[in-house]
Amino acid sequence: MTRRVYSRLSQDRRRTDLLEATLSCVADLGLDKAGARQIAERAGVSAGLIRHYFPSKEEMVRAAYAYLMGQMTAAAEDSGAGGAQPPDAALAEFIAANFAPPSLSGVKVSLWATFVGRVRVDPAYADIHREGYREFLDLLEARIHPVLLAHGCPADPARCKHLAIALNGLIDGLWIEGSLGHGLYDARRLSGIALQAAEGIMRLPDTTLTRHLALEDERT
Amino acid sequence: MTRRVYSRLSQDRRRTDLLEATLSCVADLGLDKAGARQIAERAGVSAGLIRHYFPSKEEMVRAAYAYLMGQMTAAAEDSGAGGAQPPDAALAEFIAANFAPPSLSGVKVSLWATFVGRVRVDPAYADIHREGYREFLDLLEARIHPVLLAHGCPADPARCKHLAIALNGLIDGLWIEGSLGHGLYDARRLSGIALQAAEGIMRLPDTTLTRHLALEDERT
DNA sequence: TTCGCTATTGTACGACTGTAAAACAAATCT
DNA sequence: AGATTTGTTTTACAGTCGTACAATAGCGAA
Repeated sequence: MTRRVYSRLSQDRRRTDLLEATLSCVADLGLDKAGARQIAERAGVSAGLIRHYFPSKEEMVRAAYAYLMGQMTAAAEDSGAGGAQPPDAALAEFIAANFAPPSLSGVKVSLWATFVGRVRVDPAYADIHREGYREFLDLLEARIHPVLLAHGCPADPARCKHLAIALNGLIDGLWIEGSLGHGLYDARRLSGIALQAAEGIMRLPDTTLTRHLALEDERT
Repeated sequence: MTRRVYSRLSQDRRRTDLLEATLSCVADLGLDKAGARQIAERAGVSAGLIRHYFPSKEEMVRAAYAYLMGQMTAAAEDSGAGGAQPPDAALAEFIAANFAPPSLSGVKVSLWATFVGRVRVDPAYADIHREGYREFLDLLEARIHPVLLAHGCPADPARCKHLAIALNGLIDGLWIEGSLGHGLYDARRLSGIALQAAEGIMRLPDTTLTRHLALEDERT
């Protein structure tokens, strides 16, 4: 029998191919049906190769979770950090970015939820999750602080962290339901709800954040 | 070989035993490791019996998800609905209940997340999730409306639904992170954050909801 | 070109999976 | 007490799982 032809790729390329195939399988089939053979097929590779890059399939899945979270936090870092935007606009952009693709994505929530389901079971997942959560919180806090200052609100560290926790909760919750997309509302409406709620949580004057919503849309 | 002794239970009892064993297994081991034999053992039953109560193991897991969601929404219905509480107190109690046991539970989030991970894949899970979400939204809306009226705020249906969506997002997000319990904050602090944020979202005067926090604690 | 390295394939294996079906026994009825 | 029903156990089986390992072939070096 003739062997299939193949080409040798760089270690990094092969590795990320495997990780992305893993995520794709988990999202489409669920953790239980995402078998080594399935994943290998999607990566355009034979099953045996997995063990050449990862000590076990389970560790590959862990690595895939870390890879996913890395992507997501990297994307978050880029939101509202560019150029010399006024603080209001930066925060508004940061929040609204969660309710537009690629953040707003059924695949992403599915993966996120699937992995969060393992946090209690597997300490490795707990570490990855905690780290991602903390990073997002820090990013949020960094964008909240200047807004408070600009409006003459109390802006001590305790209050900033307090607000970051609340805003993160709001964003997470809306992001989940929005991405699962029951068709109940569109991205525009979600952004509006989130920004308006954020204004309230931070006790800012109305339209402080929402007035940046139109600009967001025009830019895309 | 001697057969194990057993006793015949009522259909309902056996069924819920199986469903609870399923949830227990999924929470502790994850969906992939929650095998038929494991589940049967936790239910104090042999594996073959599963097929006597469910057409397949997969459908039993689906039923377990429906069972879980039924429990959770039933618990939510009881929060802040008792007696002749003022509207403020009822809403505050409803919100705060999510940040105290039994709602605040690592097991519950694990299960919730695991199943949400299947919503995109399996329409049956999508139906169960959507229904649960809608019910929670309705409960929230029913407690929001009288509060708005009592404070002379605009309380048209559109605004009520709007606020319910935002508040639900806030609660969900905080509930998840709180239940996963990184040890970052305790239940008391979480309730405070949630209530204070809710006041802001609804544009209510400060302490409208938070003043009921102390009472909550004394009652338990 | 030829050699050497190793990334990659293919196969085989034992463990485990969900499930079908027969054998059994606990409770109910007569 | 004996017969009947059916909830329950047990065994068996085909399939899939993750993985170990030997054979192979692609690619860079000499």
